[in-house]
Amino acid sequence: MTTLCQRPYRHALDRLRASGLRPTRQRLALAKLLFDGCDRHVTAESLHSEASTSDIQVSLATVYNTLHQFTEAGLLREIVVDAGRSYFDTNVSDHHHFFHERTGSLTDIPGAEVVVAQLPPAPAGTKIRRVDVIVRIQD
Amino acid sequence: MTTLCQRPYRHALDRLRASGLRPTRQRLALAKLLFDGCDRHVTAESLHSEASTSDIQVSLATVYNTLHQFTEAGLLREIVVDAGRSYFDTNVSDHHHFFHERTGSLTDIPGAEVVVAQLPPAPAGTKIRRVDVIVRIQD
DNA sequence: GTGATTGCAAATCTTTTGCACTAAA
DNA sequence: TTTAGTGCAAAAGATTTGCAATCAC
Repeated sequence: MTTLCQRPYRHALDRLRASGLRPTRQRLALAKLLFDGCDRHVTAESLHSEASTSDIQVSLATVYNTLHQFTEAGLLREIVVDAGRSYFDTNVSDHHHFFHERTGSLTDIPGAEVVVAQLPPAPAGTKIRRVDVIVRIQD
Repeated sequence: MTTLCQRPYRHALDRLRASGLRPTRQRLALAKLLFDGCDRHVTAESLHSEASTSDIQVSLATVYNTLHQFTEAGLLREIVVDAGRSYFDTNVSDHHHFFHERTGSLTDIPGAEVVVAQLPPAPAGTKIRRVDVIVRIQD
């Protein structure tokens, strides 16, 4: 199978196994939707309705649980751009985001295209876990 | 009256008047809590309980409404760091934030201490409204 | 089998809204 | 007065949780 996207292809089953997640029917189906194609941004709601459209039976609660399990396993990255709605990104490499405020859509900015040139040291006793840059755009 | 903080002092009443907001008892009381002192970060819940402690009677709904009205008027800035909870910052000048993930606390980073050296152009037909840099820290 | 996972529905939490009441101008 | 603003309680979303049923191993 080929993909049009520049992303290391890996069978959903292998991804789950490698992450120590039991490959249940629901997890496999969601993993296929998420990873068999281009990088994408989903919300629990959007993934759930996509699953429904594809005749995959998964409850919304399981979609939430699965998204968090995938995130913990490093298969997804959670992006916080909107208080009151969680986005998940299948692209877990170092990069930032455009957030279109009217439509609520996210677009990746390749890591190399944003350079945070200076950063103050983390407060005493803490360390930097991640730096998120959100470029908020509008029409 | 003096303040220990380097911030242009302005009476709460004047701020409201200048913003075209009718200075009601509730708005005045909340404005005093927010602006008579150092810059701060609040959530609706935290401001509401602070008001209660100070024997200020305001409903939570009014706190929400007021925070949004202040934000629209440019007196506050909303910071999105946590899906499911809105933070508001009394510092509306150009700056970024440390977000301590365990405690949920926000700290300002002066604008000059973070330099986003490169930015790709906004997608066609859009313009950049703001660039938010969130430095997520942990113990 | 047996322990992990799921579905469902209920609970929780944050935020918004409708509307009668109150207060600022 | 007159109209904006408030409080309350209910509604609305998003997310989580408890628990019996189900499934992977």
